[in-house]
Amino acid sequence: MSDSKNISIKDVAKHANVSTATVSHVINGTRFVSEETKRKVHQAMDDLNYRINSVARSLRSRKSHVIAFLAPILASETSNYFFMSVAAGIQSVLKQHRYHLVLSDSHEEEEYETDEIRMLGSQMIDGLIMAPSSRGLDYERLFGDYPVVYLDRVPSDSERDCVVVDNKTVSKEAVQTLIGKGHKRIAYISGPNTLTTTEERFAGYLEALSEAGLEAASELISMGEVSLNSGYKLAETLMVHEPTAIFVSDNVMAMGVMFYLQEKQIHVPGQVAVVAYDEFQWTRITSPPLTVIEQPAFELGVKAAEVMLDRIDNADAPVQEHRLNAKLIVRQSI
Amino acid sequence: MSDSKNISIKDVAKHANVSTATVSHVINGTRFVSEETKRKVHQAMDDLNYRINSVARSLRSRKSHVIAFLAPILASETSNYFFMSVAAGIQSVLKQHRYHLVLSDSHEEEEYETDEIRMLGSQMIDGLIMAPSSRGLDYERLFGDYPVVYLDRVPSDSERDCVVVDNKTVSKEAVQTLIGKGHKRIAYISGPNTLTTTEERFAGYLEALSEAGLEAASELISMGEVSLNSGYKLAETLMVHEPTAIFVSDNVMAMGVMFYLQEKQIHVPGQVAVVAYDEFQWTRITSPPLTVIEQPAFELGVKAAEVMLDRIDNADAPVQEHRLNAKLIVRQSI
DNA sequence: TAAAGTTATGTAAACGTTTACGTTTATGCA
DNA sequence: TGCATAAACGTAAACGTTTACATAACTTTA
Repeated sequence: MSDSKNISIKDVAKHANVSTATVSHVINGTRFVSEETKRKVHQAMDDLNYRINSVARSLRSRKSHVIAFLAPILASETSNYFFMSVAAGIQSVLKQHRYHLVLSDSHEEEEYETDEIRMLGSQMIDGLIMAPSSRGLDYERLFGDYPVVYLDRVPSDSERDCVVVDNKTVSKEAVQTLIGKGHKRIAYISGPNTLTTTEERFAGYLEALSEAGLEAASELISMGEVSLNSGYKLAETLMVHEPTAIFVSDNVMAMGVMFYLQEKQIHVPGQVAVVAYDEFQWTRITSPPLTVIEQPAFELGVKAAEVMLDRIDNADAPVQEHRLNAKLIVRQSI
Repeated sequence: MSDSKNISIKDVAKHANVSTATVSHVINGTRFVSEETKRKVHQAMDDLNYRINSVARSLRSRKSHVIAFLAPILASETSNYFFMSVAAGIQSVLKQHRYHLVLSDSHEEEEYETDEIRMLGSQMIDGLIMAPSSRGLDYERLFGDYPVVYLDRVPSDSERDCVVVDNKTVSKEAVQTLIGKGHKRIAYISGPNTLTTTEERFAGYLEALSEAGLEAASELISMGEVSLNSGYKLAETLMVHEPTAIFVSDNVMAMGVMFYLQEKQIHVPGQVAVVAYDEFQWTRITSPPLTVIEQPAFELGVKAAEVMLDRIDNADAPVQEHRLNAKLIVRQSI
């Protein structure tokens, strides 16, 4: 069943009466080989059931064809499906270029994150796409000699390619829509304001209010841990101050908010309107269906992967920043 | 910023006045080295900012410390969060053993799947954990010389380790619970009956019915594509035949079912009771909260990873089959 | 017909580790 | 003292590719 000895390019060469160079060139199509010889080589490869050793190839060619994606993606509790969609986008383009994707979970914690970066080492990946969990950390110190593309979030002093979402514009639009419907007491729920994304969303919220001549009431603004429970709790404490609308800047927290409102039989949008971040299938089956901000998650991944491949091909090209637009999907919750 | 030349173990050795062997042994702790020498080596590594080349290591040691997980996990449309939880479980144990996880998506299609297996090659991974999309395919032909652990599903003639869920027992229990509540017309919705899982679930359904002396009405049994839309459609056509309860054997389809019931204002459980597969956060915030079957997804991943690591250590150990129990969580939807 | 290309392939040195052996020096024991 | 053993480390051959350089056999050219 399994050949005890691994058969290599040498065995193939011998079996086909050619040199290893020729075999290699046949495999990679990297120089002209006569049809006749090609045939012999392919025959030999079939006969011996040859499989290329990509590790040896990587060592010699200094390319692993592996891209790592580091984000808070797998943690089971706070499962943020957003990054899974991103991963799907990344994979879709990597696959076309015969690259592999290795997933690392940062748990949204600096320690896990640095640990993962260290584990990735230097030569095992050709590039790193990451959603940094912190803005302040000196990531550069940790990176190996591979290109890095920041996704969704960007550390403060980054000189790297990045692809992000235009959070401010869409958040502003969402809040303006609420204002347009007559809401004046619009609450804001989000995770800790430590990420660029969160900050931008908040900025959009504030700007919409101020442009409408409304004041941002501090008792209507609450930030906490990103989790269903936390969303539940924050909704609970917020409702005491009688908002007529809630803007939730995170989809996991949004579940918590909806959980609370439903449990307490608070009518949406009658008693309180809700608009939340992220369009996922579940947002369509709450009652009522949620008004959401749809981030181009898949496209974010696609773009990041493309930028990464560009960067690999051309290390000296100017740094790119891509800002993708998000979309407000209005449903019955407002 | 970036050293033009990659510094290797040789450079470290020279700088520390020792041999490459000693450096290697210091790094890996694989033979005794005096404290003094260790210090020198560490010093040199720091001075030169040495980073190990894991590719070279893999080539020589014939171990990549990479495990691949192949499942329908990333496809954006039919996002089945189940496998993401599994992946989280896998990762949690791999991480402890300093293994990496590469994710491959099978799209639940044979072609994608075989393509991915081919791409993984032979030497780049130390093992493959997979949820096969088909029962009939001759996977053995595709595999390289690494151990394989089947997860969640098993091809018909497998002689490999596997870790699966006891679907039949829990499905039976769920249907029995419905019967206990007086239901006699219990509909069944699922994906195509081509997977071992689906088959077991169906078997449980049938057995519960027959043991209760109920007949399985064919108009109440419908199988279709696994998607939200499909769930919606199937619910629609099923409702014509006036079931008093619906058993949905897939969480994505369950969303579709709930979507339909809610849109048509069909009261749950008043007009129809619902029990569905998979406990995810969203099942708690539908109205009413869903009664679900909670599969030990994370634990499935954990177990699979453990089995894999065991297998890597001991290729000749007897094949293991692990069958984990699922749990019925009763909520207001029945 | 000799020189100069061309065409198709071969040779062998990397890539950066790990590891089976060897070697040196110090120590114990009779 | 002489020899065996132990303690600490060194030498160099793999691992399986890729690829710069070389070469042999033909063609063309003048």
